[in-house]
Amino acid sequence: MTTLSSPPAATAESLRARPTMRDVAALAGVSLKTVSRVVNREDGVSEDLAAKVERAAAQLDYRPNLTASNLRRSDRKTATWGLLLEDVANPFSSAVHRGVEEVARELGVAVFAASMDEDPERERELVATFSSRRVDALIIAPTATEHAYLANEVRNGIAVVFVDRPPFGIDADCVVTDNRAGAAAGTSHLVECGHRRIAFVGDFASISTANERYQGYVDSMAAHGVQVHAELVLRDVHDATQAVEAVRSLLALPEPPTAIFAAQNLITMGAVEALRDAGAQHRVALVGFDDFAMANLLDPAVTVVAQDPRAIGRLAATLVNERLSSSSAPVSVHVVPSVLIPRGSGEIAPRN
Amino acid sequence: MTTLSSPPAATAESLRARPTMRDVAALAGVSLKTVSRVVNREDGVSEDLAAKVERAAAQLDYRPNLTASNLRRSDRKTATWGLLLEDVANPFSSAVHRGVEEVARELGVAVFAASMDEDPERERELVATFSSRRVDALIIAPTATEHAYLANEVRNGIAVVFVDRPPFGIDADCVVTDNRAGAAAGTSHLVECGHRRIAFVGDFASISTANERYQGYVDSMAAHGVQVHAELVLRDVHDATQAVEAVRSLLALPEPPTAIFAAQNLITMGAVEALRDAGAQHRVALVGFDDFAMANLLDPAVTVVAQDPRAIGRLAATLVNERLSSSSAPVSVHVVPSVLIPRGSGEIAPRN
DNA sequence: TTGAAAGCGCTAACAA
DNA sequence: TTGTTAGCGCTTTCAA
Repeated sequence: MTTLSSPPAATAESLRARPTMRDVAALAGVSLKTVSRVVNREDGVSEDLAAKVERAAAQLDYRPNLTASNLRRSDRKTATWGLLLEDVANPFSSAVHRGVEEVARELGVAVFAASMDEDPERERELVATFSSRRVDALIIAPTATEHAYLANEVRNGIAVVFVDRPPFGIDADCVVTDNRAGAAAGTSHLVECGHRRIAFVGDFASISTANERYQGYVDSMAAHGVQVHAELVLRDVHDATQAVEAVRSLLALPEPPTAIFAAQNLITMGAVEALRDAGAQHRVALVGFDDFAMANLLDPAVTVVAQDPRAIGRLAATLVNERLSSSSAPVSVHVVPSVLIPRGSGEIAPRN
Repeated sequence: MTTLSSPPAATAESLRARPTMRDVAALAGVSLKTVSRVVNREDGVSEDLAAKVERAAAQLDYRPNLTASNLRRSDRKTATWGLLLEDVANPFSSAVHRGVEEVARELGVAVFAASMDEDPERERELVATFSSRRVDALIIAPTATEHAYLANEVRNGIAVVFVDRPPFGIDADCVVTDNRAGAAAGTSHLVECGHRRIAFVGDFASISTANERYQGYVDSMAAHGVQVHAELVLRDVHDATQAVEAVRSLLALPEPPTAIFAAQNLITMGAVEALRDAGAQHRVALVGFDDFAMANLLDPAVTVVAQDPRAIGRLAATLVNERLSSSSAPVSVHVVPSVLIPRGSGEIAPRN
């Protein structure tokens, strides 16, 4: 890493106190309250004085202090939300973030975003610090499995909306994908292509969405009268590396599967790698849950059950806004549909 | 979308005012100042009173009001930063975000993140609202091409650090990738594989990094004594769709290129698609600038010049922290190296 | 070790 | 239309 330096930009002036309404009032020769009126665009100020105030404010680089304003205002709204994600850099999380932001932007709301990295302790810490910063709302893609602790925040008037996974131990608005139906649709797609030995590779059984997807797989198999072979079901597979191993072991079975349902995007990616390494990518069918970048450019292109994380984020933000305007509305659970996108890997027929 | 409702969770109790230090003090039977001492872990409070205060605070679900605390405190630090990104959902931006967050977390700093979507107007609005919210620092991946307007904020004591692209019209700390050297390395790699007709497909010439990468390409060609053919240079290509078109047109030339340097990740993805559609992916070499997910699983796997956006974020956050502790330190420009990752597509030799 | 009083920058309530 | 006064929840300062 190279570093180039130049003389300091900061001057003595940079140490002066930030200008306040008082300073603007003094410079404009009006009262504090008049400045407040101009800054907040209240009417009842003569054009004359308003212009003077504007000029003084510009001259001083004045920026209203929103935190002070909030402290005094009766509505007590900070126009700030906290967003708790699995990892801001993960494609699913960041798409949710984007959706939330789009709605927040229109409302003039600023969003604190943070990553929990599957650490329930971290979730609670973040809730506490955001609460201390007086956010109006929390949008949580939960890591913890127990959310009774949030009752305090709700009592304190913070709107809480869950995304991706439902809460436990508290009744709150929630936006989730139709995991069970989506997984069933993906599995059915494979059955309809003629497959009977269909493997399931999924995430930790402790994760509610992973469970739902497993149930969807079982539902579909039962509905079609296809047997679930215990040796073809691998759960507790969490990342791409583990998925490579898992799929490798499936392919090494005396009677390997002719198709694989991968219940999570990292697992799908691992499956792609393992199938390719084994030269089986055109022989063993693959359907993944959750879409991912470049899925359409792989060979074969990967068939997926796609979620719509951006829509989830938008909807969650909309619910927050409604909850803030009518805190007594009934709590609701919203299910965003998933979509099967056939691209090639899921349409491979079984060999005889 | 399905919606299920249940009876309201909010009760009359949810409308009560949030407890304050006064309330805790009253319940604990001590003065306001004693509560303040306990909350802030100042010493000089007897264990007896401290315990009483803790109990009262817990009983009331008390959360200290950080905004009120900040208003009164002499250091005037809010422990809040604003992060202005191209798009929070874009992989480069979100990796920078992650890097910033890792450092911020250790410092107990909360981060506002927002997307500018290449809109300079939006950049200025965000700076203004974050300034009003009294952030201590701004980390900006700039969209605007003129940043003199930020002088106000710097004078107001806000630390400003730029990432990805340098600022214009203001002297500020900055963290960038070695775009020129990286592009030269990628181009040289192709020359060394025997290519002479090497196309360049790049982003808007108005974007400084796009220009640098173009310069790197030119540098390398000149250094090797290889001619740059004007018809093989396509600039102002901004997204994947345009890149598909661009590469298609290159392949349709009477004398098509034997290799392509794609100067941006979306362009690389478009190039992959266009090459595959033309069945040319194993015949025309490809090197892309900026890594992307699944690049290693494509066929052929894609050779890239990888940036390290997470390291950029971490470094920017570190600079912010240094700037906040010594505002008069010299301004510095940091260049984070890129790395060539050969994976297959860049090692295809030209046909005779 | 504990507490009373003042005031951070702003808005609510009221007065002129 | 304009201004005055009090006080939001907290920390600073100073006194007991």
